Formats: sequence, structure tokens, C-alpha cells
Amino acid sequence: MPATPKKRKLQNPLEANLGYQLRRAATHMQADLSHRIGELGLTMVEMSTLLVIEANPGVTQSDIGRMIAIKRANMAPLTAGLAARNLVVATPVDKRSNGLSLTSDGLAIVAQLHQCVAQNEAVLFTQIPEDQRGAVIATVRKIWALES
Amino acid sequence: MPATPKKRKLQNPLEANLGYQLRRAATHMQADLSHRIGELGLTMVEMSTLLVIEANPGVTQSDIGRMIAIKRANMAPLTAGLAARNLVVATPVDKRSNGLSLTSDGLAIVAQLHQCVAQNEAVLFTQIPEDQRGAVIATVRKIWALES
DNA sequence: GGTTATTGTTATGATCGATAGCAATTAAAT
DNA sequence: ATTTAATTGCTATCGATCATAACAATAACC
Repeated sequence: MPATPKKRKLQNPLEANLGYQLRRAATHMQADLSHRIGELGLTMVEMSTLLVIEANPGVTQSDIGRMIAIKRANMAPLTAGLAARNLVVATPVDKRSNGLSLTSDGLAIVAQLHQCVAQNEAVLFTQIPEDQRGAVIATVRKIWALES
Repeated sequence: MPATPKKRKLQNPLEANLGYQLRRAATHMQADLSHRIGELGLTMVEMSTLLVIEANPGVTQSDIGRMIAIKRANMAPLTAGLAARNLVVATPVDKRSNGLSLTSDGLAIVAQLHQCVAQNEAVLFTQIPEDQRGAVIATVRKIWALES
């Protein structure tokens, strides 16, 4: 046998690293979902925003940003874009805050979004037994949501 | 009780979404680790690169990129920066490929990197029972590494 | 009433990853 | 062996994303 084989198999020292695995898995799922909703003309943050508005009609920009970790400054052009496409409407709740809700177009898009999300999870969750999926989500959640 | 409470608690519709949870968890762990190795003057990709070189002395840039999902074009300035800091050396294996290995400085840094990684996982893994941690990593890995 | 905090907004900068193209070299094909 | 194809390292550049700072208007607080 050769003492120093010329073509040894490369081994990845990060394999046992949780952070690495999380990053690869998140990137992989995001790429798949991003491609699906891209065909609806939406980005990931736009999707998240629409879903939050659906679940909380009348929510303000700043609240959305706090919930899904998007800076207030970056919410402005985001909601403006959604409003320009007639997916959301802003009705003043204050003299400075706007409550956002979905239009009928927005509701239609959101219905398709739910399908995209479901397909995304269906495809990439196949390797995990169905009765364990809830536990996986709960476990991963514990990593970042230490409170609550 | 009020029929339409003015200040209902906002609810996040993405909570049950695996992709969302993965992204938040990955971001959280990365922020922690990034801060730790930042004090060594290194970025995340630089860390990953050094660890791969440590595990595979003589590996080429392109191979590293393929392993940890970094484009060939972005590997060039990366390795150049590591070489400029005398952390790695490139010895030609071809007339076009260079085999990378760690210098003594590089070895010293890598030792500290291992500590950072260990501390990172220790802190953020506390919520997960020790006997389950390996299973969690293996499960998350299945999501992106569908083939072996 | 006066101070402090929050909202929406604009402008701007830093970072990062992706793409395209190039010259040189190696591997494959016939 | 000679042509063809693929790979490597590299530069330049584009775009998306995210963060910071500042501002006027408004709301909340004491």
C-alpha cells in the first residue's frame, strides 16, 4: 500500500459543527424557496412581510421589522414596493403610523405563497420521519429563541 | 371581554416554518462565533478555510471552494489575504494549482479557532440535552446533504 | 409643559456573493 | 498526436442585502 497516497479523499472538518450544518441547511432551503416564490415575482423578505401582515392585519412597519429582524430603514422601500403592486394597503392608525393589510391581490398571492412554503418543506423534509418534524423545529428554535 | 382588543399580541406565522427557524438559528450562532473569531482578526470564511487546510494539507483553492460552498472567484482574494498574513503557504503541485498548508502562525491561530468553535457550541447548545446533540447535527445535515 | 422615545423616511456605506471573462494549463477525444 | 474540452487561478464588476446616520413629525412619558 502507498505510504502517501496522491489522491486522498478530502475530509470536511466542519461536518460535526452545528453552526456550519445550520448554515448549509438554511442556505439550501432558502435557495429552493427563493426559486419557488421568485416565479411569483417576490423575494424572501417580501414573502415574510406578506405572511406577517396576513396573520396580523393592521400591523405597522416597525412591528413587522422587529418580528422578523428587518431594520426599520429597510422596511420603507419594501412596503412601498408591495403597495405599488397593490398587494397591501396602508390605513393610518396614527398621524405617523400606518396599519398594513392585504388587498384582494395580496390575499391571492399569499394563498400561492402558502403552497410554495408547503412544497418547500415537503421536498426538503423528506429525509426526516414525519413524527419527528415538529421536534426538529422546536429544537432548532431553542437555539435562537432562548427567552419565551 | 372586548370583542376586538386594540392591542392584540402579534403572532409570527413563520414560527412553524423550518426554513425560517433554520435561518434564525444559523444567524444567531454565526453572530456569536463571528464575534469570537473577530477578536482574532478573522472572518467566518477565513476560519472555515483555515480549518479545511488544517484537515487537508496541500488542498487546492478550488477544492476548498467546492467543499464549503465558496465560489472559485472569491477564493482568490481570500487565500491571498491569508498568505499575506503568513497564515498559509502555497506550494505548487501543478503549473497552475497550488497546494495550501498552514504555517506555524497558521497552526497557532487554528488552535485558538478550535476553542472559539467549542465555546460557541457550548453556549448555544445548552438548551439541548447532551445525548441528543449528535442526532440534531445529523438531522440538520440531512436537509442539505441529500446524497451521502 | 417639557423631555424623551418612536415612526416613517432618505441617503449612504459596507459587505458579501454571483457572474462573466481571460490566459494558462491539464485532461479527454478521436 | 493533435485537436477539443475542461479546469485553475485571477480580475473586474454587478447586485442584493444589511447597517448607520440623520431628519421632521408625532406620540408617550413625567
